[in-house]
Amino acid sequence: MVPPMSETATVADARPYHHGDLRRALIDAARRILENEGPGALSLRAVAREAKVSPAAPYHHFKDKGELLEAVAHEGWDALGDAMGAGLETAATERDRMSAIGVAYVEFARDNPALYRVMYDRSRDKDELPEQMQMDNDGAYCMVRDALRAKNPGSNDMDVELATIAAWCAAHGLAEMLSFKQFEPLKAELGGEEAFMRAVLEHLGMFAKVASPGT
Amino acid sequence: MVPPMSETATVADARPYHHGDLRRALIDAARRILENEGPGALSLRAVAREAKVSPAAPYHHFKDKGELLEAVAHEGWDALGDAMGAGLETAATERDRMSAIGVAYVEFARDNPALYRVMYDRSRDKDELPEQMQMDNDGAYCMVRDALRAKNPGSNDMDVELATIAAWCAAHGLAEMLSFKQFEPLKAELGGEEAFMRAVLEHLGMFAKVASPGT
DNA sequence: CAGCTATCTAAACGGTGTCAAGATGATCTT
DNA sequence: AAGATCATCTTGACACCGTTTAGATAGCTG
Repeated sequence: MVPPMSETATVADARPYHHGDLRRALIDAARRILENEGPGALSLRAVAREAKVSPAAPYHHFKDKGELLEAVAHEGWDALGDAMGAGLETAATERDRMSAIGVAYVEFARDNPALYRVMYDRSRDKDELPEQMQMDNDGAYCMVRDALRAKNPGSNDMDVELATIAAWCAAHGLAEMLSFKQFEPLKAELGGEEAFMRAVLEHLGMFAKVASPGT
Repeated sequence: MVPPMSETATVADARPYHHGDLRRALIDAARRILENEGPGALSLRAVAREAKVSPAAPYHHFKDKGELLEAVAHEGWDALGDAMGAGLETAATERDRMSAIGVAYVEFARDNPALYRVMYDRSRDKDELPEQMQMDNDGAYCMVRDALRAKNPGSNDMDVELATIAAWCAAHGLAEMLSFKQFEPLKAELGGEEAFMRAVLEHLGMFAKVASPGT
């Protein structure tokens, strides 16, 4: 990807110092370790090793290990938002939007389990969702809310907000449990993981109307 | 609790060896650390310290740190099952059962956040729910399934199974996000955390009928 | 060129999980 | 009762971890 980096460094890149862009390289190294060896192998020293620098080098770009994980998680949320957006595009009708987003969400978690775990571990440590998911900051959260509003015109704002949160909780819960062994017979019976996923999401009310019948 | 343990040890307890029952003491020490200092402080050495024993002592009772956490998690699942059972008892009618169980579940997670985290971390590492939650082994899972079946007589088995899983995912998702800062304004508007919790659970379809309208 | 500052390395500190070897004490056999 | 046995616990070590300090290095500014 990057040329061997040597000689007189005539390349016009932003290559301010010795390494080039170590911050970028460290984040990439972390994601590589995450994919190949899982979250348990993600030590700061291992990241430094992967990036071929000393164990102390990262401290010039991140306050501590947490800040590096924060950066990794941040890119993860970006990617998740992109995946949800791409899913949204596949929806044929307005009514399919919620389903499409939900499937995209859970599939992202299934395909990037280690990254997804880092993302939520960080969130739980800080007790808050990242900026991309905040209510006022038009990101993925608003994508879901808009899809719900489009599907249920005339519902009051509070109900839409609650339904959005509920959908998020539901998708997260399913995302964390989808790979549990207990469900394998059920998956087989339904004809595959995708079918199982859609069936559970359906029961979760993600595709239902906003107005709750109970109250 | 236990007398200073000394003298001639005339007590008739099962006190097979030097310490008494170190396995028990280690699990208790771990839970104490978990409550007082959070999951980040739960090192095997800290547990040994808390139990006033050398760092290597636990290895005579647990294969490794994971096995100790496993034991802690196991007791956590027992406690969660008890809490759900207790919640179930408070339900006035059959139709209230799902609501009562769901509230009990989320409240348990809120009141024992560190323990709940250890429980699910272990589960995700092994990619399976513990025995208490398995489909054939009449535990908490069956409690939920029975409540759903009672509420929706005549629904087919597959639908009940899927609805049970969906409810579980929903409760777990909410349990992990309940304390996120983003929701505080909403909680205030609804008049407290409990109200917020019930409102989200309601939108999650936990109280809805099993039969899905979509298909 | 000199000086400065950002960047990186080397070395060290206390903490961790884990293991091997030895001490200790309860139990069992004779 | 004496000795042998075995589970239990301690000591000490190893490699790894996150983090800090001090010093080397290289690019930029004057």
